Amino acid sequence: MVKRTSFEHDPCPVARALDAFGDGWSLLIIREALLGVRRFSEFQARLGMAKNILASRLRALVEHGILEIVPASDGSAYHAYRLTPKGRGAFPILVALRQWSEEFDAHPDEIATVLVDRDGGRPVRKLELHAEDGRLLAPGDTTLQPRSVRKTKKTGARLSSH
Amino acid sequence: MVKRTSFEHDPCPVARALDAFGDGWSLLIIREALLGVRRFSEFQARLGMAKNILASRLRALVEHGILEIVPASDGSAYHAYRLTPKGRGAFPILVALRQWSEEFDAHPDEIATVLVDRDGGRPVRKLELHAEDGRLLAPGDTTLQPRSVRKTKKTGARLSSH
DNA sequence: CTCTCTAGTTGCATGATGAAACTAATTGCG
DNA sequence: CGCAATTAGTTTCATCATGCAACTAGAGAG
Repeated sequence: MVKRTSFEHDPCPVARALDAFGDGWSLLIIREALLGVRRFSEFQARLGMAKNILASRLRALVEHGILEIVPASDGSAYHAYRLTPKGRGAFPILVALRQWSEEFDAHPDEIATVLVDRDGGRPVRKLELHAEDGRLLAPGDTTLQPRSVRKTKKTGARLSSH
Repeated sequence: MVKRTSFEHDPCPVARALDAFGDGWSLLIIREALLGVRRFSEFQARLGMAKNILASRLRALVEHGILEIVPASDGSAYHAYRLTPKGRGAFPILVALRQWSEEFDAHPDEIATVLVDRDGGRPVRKLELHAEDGRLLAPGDTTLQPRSVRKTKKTGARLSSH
């Protein structure tokens, strides 16, 4: 096999997600779709990407159930690409990427936009990870456990140890 | 230019982040690093990737300031790759990817691990996005605003409209 | 009916990826 | 010490993906 390795049946959920949009363009297409873009030509114009690549990415995203093809809302005979719930579910991934850049980029002054609370216009907080009981968790407070094991005596590998 | 387009100077922070790990392997390397992996051979064995690709990814991650080369902790003459704070900051991205798979994957039974609260062993909650005043925000409650504009009368483009 | 726009496809050059073989320095071991 | 095995890569080569430009079929506009 010389093909780009597929993570479709990898046991790690991170790898499985990367199988859907682990390339440079898919998440940007989803970003535009979240902003309301639905037509081929508009994706192409806004992202400035080659049309053949766009066509193949759109096809892949439809196959993955992230986009769906619907008749154009303006009544024309053309169709449009609309996000499915699965596609809209990628929103936190985009926020996480955005916040990582905002925090660590070498030239944050080059970043053009801020994600704000629509009602009030103030920047949002950083994404938070909470325990079931509501405590705020840092990376080191979490552990990976085998799925089948429901409740054992904390034998998982520690994250970001040392 | 026929090279893979670089987003290094793109105004969108999502694109800038993808410039660092918008390929299939980088985030998996960071995942392993978060689990404590530091040596070339261990990355190679656990990820099962070609050694030349691993070498080039590690080089790129070091250049991006996500990993740093340090003397091996066991006193040997070899060196190790350690996450920088910038690299550890990618943790929420990995969590977002994981939770997206957990929620939308077609075969969730194939997912091997669960992210749990280390102290208690219960699965963590979903990542939450809050407004500055603490309100929980859904995707549609947010807007993108030009960075320079601090406080105007809500003219940003709505996210996930329609 | 013609002209333009939309949404692609096709062809070609080049870069990235993957498998396997090779190398050089470093350990481990008897 | 001497030699085999490990570690951390590099090199080579085949194949795949990406990018650009040119082309095309169908729809809409006038």
